Amino acid sequence: MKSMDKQGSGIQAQLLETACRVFAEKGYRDATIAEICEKAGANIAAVNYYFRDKETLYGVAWRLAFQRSLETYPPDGGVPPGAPAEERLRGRIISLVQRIINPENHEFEIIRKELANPTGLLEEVMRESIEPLARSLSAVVQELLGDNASEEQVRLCQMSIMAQCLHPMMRHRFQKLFDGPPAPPNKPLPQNSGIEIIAEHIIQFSLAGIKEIRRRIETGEYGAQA
Amino acid sequence: MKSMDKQGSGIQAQLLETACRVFAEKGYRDATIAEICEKAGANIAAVNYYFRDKETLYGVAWRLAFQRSLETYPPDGGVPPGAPAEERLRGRIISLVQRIINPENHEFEIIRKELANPTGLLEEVMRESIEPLARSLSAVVQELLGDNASEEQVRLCQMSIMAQCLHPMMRHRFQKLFDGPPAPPNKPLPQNSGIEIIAEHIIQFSLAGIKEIRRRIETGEYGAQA
DNA sequence: CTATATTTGAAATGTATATTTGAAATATTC
DNA sequence: GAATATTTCAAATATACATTTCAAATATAG
Repeated sequence: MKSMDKQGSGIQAQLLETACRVFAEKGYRDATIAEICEKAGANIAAVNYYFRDKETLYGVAWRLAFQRSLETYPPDGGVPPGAPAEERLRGRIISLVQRIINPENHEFEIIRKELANPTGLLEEVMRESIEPLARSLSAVVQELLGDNASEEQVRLCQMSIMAQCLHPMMRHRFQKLFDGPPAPPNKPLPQNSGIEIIAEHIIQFSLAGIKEIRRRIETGEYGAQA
Repeated sequence: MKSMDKQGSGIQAQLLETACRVFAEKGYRDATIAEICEKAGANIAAVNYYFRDKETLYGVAWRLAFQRSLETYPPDGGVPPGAPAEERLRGRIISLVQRIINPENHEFEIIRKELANPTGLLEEVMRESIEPLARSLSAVVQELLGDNASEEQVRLCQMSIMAQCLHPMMRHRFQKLFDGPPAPPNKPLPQNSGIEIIAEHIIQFSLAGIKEIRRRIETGEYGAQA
């Protein structure tokens, strides 16, 4: 064996990282083993040797990317559980937005592609990665909506928030902010960029939306046409 | 020449319609000419004969689908330009949601796929189809935000609305409502389905968001951290 | 230092599918 | 109804890749 026990067995690690990049950029189908190997500085047989086939590489690479990202971005955004619900919502949204906007972070690129064009290879991983996010968001939304809110109302609000965060424009609109500076590898971005503008917008917009739904629930207006 | 002058030259029309369905379901890359031809009841050479190649078929089919859809769904939702801005926003959102949710209507399926995985073949069509939508939405949002709103603030609000409408969950969540009844072809759906629930949610949520942004603009709070 | 396991490399094979072709069938025009 | 244009069809060709293979190179252990 070579010197690779922990992680980073040269080629194998390179393959994983490169695979993430290429799959994120082109999607499963349009990415070719040849390109991944070339960019990783490996022979074309390397994928077969280390991962058996393309499908497995896809699954393993994605699983790893998600794990790493979880370590880097605590879903609660560092806001303690005891904080007021509004603060906790803010923390979650900021954490999400940072993850999505960081150009080194490709998971949401892949999530979007899988949602639009499922390969069926990531179902398990998708569940493991999106569901916890969604659930923890739901809990806060639930709290903000009050006890009279139905499950459906919670789900709808939660969808409104996730939708805004996942919208492709989010990523695109801020890509340009990150051409000049080479951008930090996988760490959270510095707090000085344009991110706060967009995150803050989503927070304010969503908090207002939630409050309005709550008001309507409590005054019995919910569902009434204007 | 056969009897096909207007539209509906049997095979050719079948190919276009089938192409939309299949491309929407599988995406450009995963859809095969063979499948399209088979489902359209045509020979495999038909695509080459009528459209030269797969790329052209893709472009033509999509362009047609969008044209048709525009005829069916006036973007203003039938609300007259003189109506109050809130009403006009409501009209636009309902029109959008109906278009997206109707299972016979595949354009947003393709839009989502193109956004996630651009083929580069539809750039022009995408611009022609999304930009007008976005602009007309922006105009109403602009009005609702007031004269002091910056361009960026308008764009962000507009993004929040579009994001909610385009979110994949939107379609999925209501797909189930449309298994039993075969659903009307390309016409707007009846007003009795679950659509109002989701459309109404987006409307209320977004109106509240917009109002809050406006309040912050006018009290000079905008951009302040909580 | 020898034997064994691991890793790399280029080339071969297999598969899926787009595209082309040309002949047969059908319709259209004069 | 002969001449010409259009349309259909099955089969052939071309292309792009994933996957396999096997021999050479390299490391590791006894």
